[in-house]
This record gives sequence, C-alpha cells and structure tokens, in this order.
Amino acid sequence: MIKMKHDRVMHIAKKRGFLWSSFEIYSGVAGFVDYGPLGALLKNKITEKWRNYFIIREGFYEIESPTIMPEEVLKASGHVDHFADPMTECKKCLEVFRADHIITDATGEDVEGLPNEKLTKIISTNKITCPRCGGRFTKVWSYNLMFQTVIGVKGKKTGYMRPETAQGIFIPFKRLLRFFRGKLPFGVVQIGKAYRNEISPRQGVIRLREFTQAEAEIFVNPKNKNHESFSEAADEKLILYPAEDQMKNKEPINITIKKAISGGLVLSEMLIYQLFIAKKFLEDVGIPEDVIRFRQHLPTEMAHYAIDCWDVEINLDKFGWIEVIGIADRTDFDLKSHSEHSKEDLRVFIEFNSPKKVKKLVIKPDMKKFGPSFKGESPKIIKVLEKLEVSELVHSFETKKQFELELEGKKYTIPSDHVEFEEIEEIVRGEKVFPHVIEPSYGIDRIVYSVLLHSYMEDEERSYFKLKRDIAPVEVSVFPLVNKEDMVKIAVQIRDNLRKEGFLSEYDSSGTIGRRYARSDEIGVPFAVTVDHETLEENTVTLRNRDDSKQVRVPILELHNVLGDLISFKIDFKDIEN
RNA sequence: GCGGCUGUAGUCUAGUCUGGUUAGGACUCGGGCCUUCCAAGCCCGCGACCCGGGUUCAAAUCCCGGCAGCCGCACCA
Repeated sequence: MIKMKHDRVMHIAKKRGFLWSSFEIYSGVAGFVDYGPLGALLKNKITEKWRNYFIIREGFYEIESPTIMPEEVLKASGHVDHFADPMTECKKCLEVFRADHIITDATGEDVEGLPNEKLTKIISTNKITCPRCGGRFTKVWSYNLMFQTVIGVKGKKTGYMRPETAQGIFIPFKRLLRFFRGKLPFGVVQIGKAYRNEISPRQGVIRLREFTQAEAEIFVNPKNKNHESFSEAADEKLILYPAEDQMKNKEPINITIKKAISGGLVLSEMLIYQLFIAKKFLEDVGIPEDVIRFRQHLPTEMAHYAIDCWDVEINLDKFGWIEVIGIADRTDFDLKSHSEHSKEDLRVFIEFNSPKKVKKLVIKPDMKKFGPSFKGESPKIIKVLEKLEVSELVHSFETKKQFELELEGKKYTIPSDHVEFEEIEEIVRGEKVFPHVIEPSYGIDRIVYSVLLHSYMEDEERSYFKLKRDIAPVEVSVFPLVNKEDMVKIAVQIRDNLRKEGFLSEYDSSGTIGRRYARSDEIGVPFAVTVDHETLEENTVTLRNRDDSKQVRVPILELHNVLGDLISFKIDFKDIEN
C-alpha cells in the first residue's frame, strides 16, 4: 500500500513531464534522469527558494566553479585516495566484496585505510576465502567513484568530474576572504552538478550518478562557534537521533534547540543553527514536520574530515528514512590540506578582543663582533638566526658555546659571545588560524522527489499535488466553461494578460470542464479561472482553489492582484470567500 | 559486479509455451459533435513488439549477447 504512493507519484511524474529517465530511446542508463518541463520548473522554484534562504536571509554569496577539476585539487581533498573502496573478487563464484570488510569479518581486525597491496597480503597470509563458496580471492583493486577524464588535446592532465561542489569553494578561499574583507564568519554557496560513478544505482532519483547539490560553506572562527541569531532558533523543536541512542536502539527524541545545545547533543550553535534552517526550508517547500528527523553520524560512518555530522532525513515510505541534507562540521581539514598542497597560506588573521602582552626571549646580535667576523654576510646570517627557534639557539650556545649554521651551502660557526638574549614584552594583536567550515549540503534531486511524494493527495474522486502555491510549476489555468466562441475568446485573452503580468498560465479547452480541472489538479496548479455565462454579462470569472475545489467570483480586472497576493501568501483563499 | 524474474503505443494489457494474414483491446492524448462547473456520451484520428546478432521459407514468439527495470546478495567516502 505504501509502495503504491511512490508508484503513483512516479507514474504521474513521468506522464505529465516532471521526471523521465535519461537516454530512453537508447534504452537508458541507470543513475541519470531528465527533468521534464514541469520538473525543471519545480526544481528551479525550489532552488530559487533555497537561494532566498541562504543568499537573501543568511547573507551568503553564491559562486559558480567548474564541474571538471584537475587531479591536484582532488588529491589534496583526499578524494583521489579515499573516495574509493578496496574491492576483491572471488575467482570461483565471481562475487565482488569490499576487501577490508572481508578481512574484518574473518580476523576482527580494523584494516581501514591500508593500501591495497597490504590488504592483498593479509588475505593471502590469513588464507581468507570467499564466505559464500570458499573460493580464492583476486588481488585487491580500488574502485574510485569519480568519473575520470583528460584535460587538453594531448590528454596529459588528468581531470575528474567533481564529486561535490564544496571543493570549488575552498580553492578560491583567499579571494573570497578578501571579498568578505577578512572577517569571519562568512558563507559562500554553490548550486550545481556533482558526479559519482555509483556501482549500481537502483533507487531512481534517490541515487543518481549526476545530481544537483546546493551547498553552503560557512567559514567560522574555530574558537567561537556561537551564532549571533541563536535566540531565533532556540525554542524550535527538532527530532534528533543522536549516535549514542542509535547504538542503544533507542528512539529519536523531540527536543528544543536550546536543550540540545546545553545538553551537548550537537557540537555547536553554528552547527545546530543549520539544522534549524534545514527544517524551516523543508517545511517551506511542503515537507510535513513529522517526516523530518536529524540523525547523527555514527563514529564509524563519519567522513575523515568531520567532527560532527547530522543527516537530515525524510521518511520516504518506499525507501524509509533517506538523507536529503548532510550538515557537517568539516573543521579545518580542507583548507589545511589545500594550504599544504598548494603552499598558499589559507589562514585568517583573527584579532584578539584585547591585545595580548607576551613575554618573549629574543636574540640580540652584537654588531661590533658580527661585523668584523662575518663582514657583508652578517645581515643574512642574523636574519636566519632571528627566524630560528630561540630555545634551540639558547641550548646550543649554553652547551657548545657556539652555533653552527648552514646557509646557501656555506657553513658558519657563530661563537656565543656574538649574541645576547633579552626578554622583551611584545604586543600580539591576534593570530592566524585556519577557519573551521560548517557545511550544509542539500541534495536537490532528493528534495524535489520528497516534495512530490509528500504533496501527493489522492481520494476516490481525484489525485493532485498539493504543492505550496509558490513552488507550483504552473500557477494558474484558464478555461472556458464550454467551447463557445465568445467564452473561448475571453479565456484566451485572460491567459495572455496573466502571462503579461508574470504568471505562468495555461489555457485548456479540451474535453469537459471537469476533465480540465482534473488535469490541472493532477500537476498541482493551485488556481483555475473559468469563463462562464456570467462573465459575458458582468466581466467576472470564477476562481477555483485546487485544495478544496471551492470557487469565488472575481472581477477580471482584479484577477492579477488577487492571484499575486495568493501566490505570495499575502492572503489565503478563505480570505476572499464570501 | 553476481544470481533469479521481466521487457508489446503515453499507460495497463492480449498474443509468446505450440513461429505463419494487416499485432487485438481498454484508458490517455489530438480533432470534431454535444455540454450552464468537477475525469459523462458519440464519431474520427495518432500511436507499440527494448537493441544487436543467430536459427528458419517465415521471429513479438526459439537461441545467444547487450541494455534497462524489479527482487535478492554485494556496494553506497
């Protein structure tokens, strides 16, 4: 029965142009979908709303970066080495297994992260055989989930289709930091395609090989993860499912954000604020509150870069609780790694609230002795000495009475009487640190599917998508009650006028009026205008509300104002019922 | 990636076992008639054997391979 809903929704989605499987005439390829005309409209309206949340309301800025990335980027991010699974195949029954799982199952040892050669060796020395048929295993190979390509005519440079949009934000970090004038926190978003060559994607739009992500990377001070608008979120209730409770097989808990933070369930205000935004957003696109929950990653499933991670899950009856948004504290993993690989300083200078006075030992060269001893090379040597660790110098001068220095291939020996040490007081105004990154990552395709599934309504008489009226693809249908020339003429004219006023409006005269309402409902058009006999007399039309089939009369001249107020939620339909 | 089952108009399906005229029906869709508000009725029309190879005088039908879907296993940083 539950499965029926999915099937009915997908049936209509296919029939009416929301979702199609791609490359159909060539029998299709698993893991790819086309958004049909209505699907594309719906998806755009949902991403537009997302932009409204993150760009307008949160004050983040959007960027757009390439979907193809050079190998270096993904080497630094860890994807080349870690976005892969070690696989092995049974030579006898040809079954394919995760090599590390096979070993863990057989020996109880945790071998995650070991190189393939090691794994191969462990399998052979432990004489591990296929748990299914007892056959022997092939050597271990990596299956990397990234699509590989080559860049340039000669194909010398390896490239990959990006597995997440996030990296495109980390790379220009220095430019972004300058754009935001050097101050934390700030947020940058990107909406775009990401690619993962899944082994066998089978759950339709739930697991795609090419999918749309909307991600925000919020760069925060690692020492201050409080959120300035926390009080706005504090009293909202969330259904949380902490890792500990999952392991103890307990039920999720319904708890206020304030209590979740004070109880230490969620790592920081910055992080939980994103859970709050996620909930608001999902409700705003029409997902009911009771099918949204927040599940913390178990320590074993947490990605290598994260210290706390929560999946926002929606109950999609056929598939169960499915992650549609992942919200992680990625710490400084990415920036640090890109900093090391690129040799660029990706740290931020954070000023202390008040300057600190720091007592510090410094080296004071005695120029009267340096000059005669080292002549013109003195400044160079002193510069190097000043950069070295003071304690190291002190140690050397105290024990050996001298310090040996190699500089540009030459050796210098500095006697201890050439230097003195002095304790000075220095004023330090701040420090350079790698920001931490709070990352909400939205799977737009899964959200579009969730919206369709959870807005689908069915009774004996009709089926319709109860889409929120500001995300419905078609906003208003216009019909003549019957196909009489005068009514048809007025109806077409009303449709055209509504289009000029900016409404996505469709005209339909085929079949009976009932059939046309049904067609319009089926794709979730929130309002229908009907030109009838009274229209000819008094220039009014009926305006029909999709959700309850109720109708009111509206003067043609006021139609666009009324529709505008309805669609922007300034008024509700019941406000204009008599 | 492995195994089982399956693949006929937009959708559901008959025909496949037992090869043989123009692949039949229903719904949908388009055009028309009718119609004073919720998938009515009547007429007309569009529209299909997943792809490739083989067997055969002849293949939707039998055989092989591929692709896709469903289920199970595996996988899902």
